[in-house]
Amino acid sequence: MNGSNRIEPKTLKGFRDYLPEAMIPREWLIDTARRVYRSYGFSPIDTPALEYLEILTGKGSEETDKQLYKFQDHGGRWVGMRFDLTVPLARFAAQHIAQLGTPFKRYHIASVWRGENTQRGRYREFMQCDFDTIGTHALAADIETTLVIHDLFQALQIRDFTIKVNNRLVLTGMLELFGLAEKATPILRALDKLAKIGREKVAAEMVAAAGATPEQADRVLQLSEISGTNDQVLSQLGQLVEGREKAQAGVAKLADLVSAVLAAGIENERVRITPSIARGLDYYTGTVFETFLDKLPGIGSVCSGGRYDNLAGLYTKEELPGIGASLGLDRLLAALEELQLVQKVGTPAAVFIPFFDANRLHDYLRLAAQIRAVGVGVEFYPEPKKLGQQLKYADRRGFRLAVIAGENEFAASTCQIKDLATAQSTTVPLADVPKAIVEQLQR
RNA sequence: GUGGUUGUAGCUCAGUUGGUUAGAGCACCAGAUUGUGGAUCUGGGGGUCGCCGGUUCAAGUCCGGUCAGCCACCCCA
Repeated sequence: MNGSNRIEPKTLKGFRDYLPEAMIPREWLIDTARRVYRSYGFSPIDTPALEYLEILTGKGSEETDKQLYKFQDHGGRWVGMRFDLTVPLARFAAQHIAQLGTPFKRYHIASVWRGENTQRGRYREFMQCDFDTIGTHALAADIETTLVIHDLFQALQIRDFTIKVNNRLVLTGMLELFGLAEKATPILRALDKLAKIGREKVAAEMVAAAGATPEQADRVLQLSEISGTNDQVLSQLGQLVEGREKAQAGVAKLADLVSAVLAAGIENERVRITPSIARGLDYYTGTVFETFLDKLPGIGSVCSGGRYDNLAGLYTKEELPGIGASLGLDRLLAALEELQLVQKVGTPAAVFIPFFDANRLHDYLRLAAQIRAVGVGVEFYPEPKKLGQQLKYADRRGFRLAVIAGENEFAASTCQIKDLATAQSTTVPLADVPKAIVEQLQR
């Protein structure tokens, strides 16, 4: 119209840019998860963002099919973007497990895509931080998974969290007793919403969507409403499952898991047996987890997972049992922000060096290098602007220290180290700068 | 995908029943202050009112569509 053919800069619905203030805590979270996973011997893997469509739709519920980004590539192949990290893991395991051997422990931190409608904290591109142990039925893996979740939140400096744990065997065993075995999936999906929508609505959904009778729904809800300390829950469950082999096995596993986790040093009641935890996904067959922040229960589970008997059945005859969990990165980040546990900074470096004396470029560069050599990040301002402006820049970005040296300081072979939060500065000999900075930052 | 709701400067918003050159605060840039930031004062830059179309002498304001955000359903991380 007016001759302007500039393209409007914008991001796709459900896709986001991350500015430094958002990306710095994000990377911190990812780094922390990575460190904890690695400390238990989980190894990193990655897989392609695109897979053959048939790989992704293999076990396709209609719901995931609807959310799947799919298209034909330039060679006419039908391809899709991964919508979680579990399906790629299944394909990966089927393809490579012979070389890797079992048990195989991996972590996978990567973006996934779902073309569903957006909402706060729910996007079309988001990141998952999964870890899984595959190729073993041993309860020790379930126990270790619990410990990893615990250590993860500990490392994130979150104090008030609860890992709720249950075992699908208890639920499915009892559903058999109630005559609901074939309706297990919709029943459990309804049960999964108990905390969110309440007893009445769950019962209604069990009747409407799963075809249970009101009496059956009531029995399931009674089971799920058992609460108390772990010992109390275990003893009540124990009575209820009397004579039901499968459910009994589930209760026994819960008891073993809790006692092992206590023996490993986790605080009592940090892990709570919660019979209502079901998880919507139908591939879980044993232990299931959900992790809640005590101060923000409304936000939902921030780390969930469970045990499955046969991960890769679609792709291989080999039976691969496993257990794992996934950290909900975006949800947790939103929670941390709400709890004010992330501080907003616009720089990853701690030290700022203003370009003060236009003739001393080489000296500044050398000074910066010496500070970096002791492991401290340094940003050097590129233009010899007025000092006040440079300090204003440093202040806004959130640097902790400024190392200021001009003509006078260089003449005396010294410089000022200024704490930008307190405005106090000290003069130190140039040769001692790296050491002095490390000391100041440790305070 | 369905329903509801919102959309004016980088951010938060104002803008009378449609009526001239669309405002404020914060932020940004410059100066007051040619070696010391977060305060103050002065000046400055920045908007085709999300986009497209319609009604009208006249549209930021009314209507339709579209895109995007938020909320609910669905499902989940």
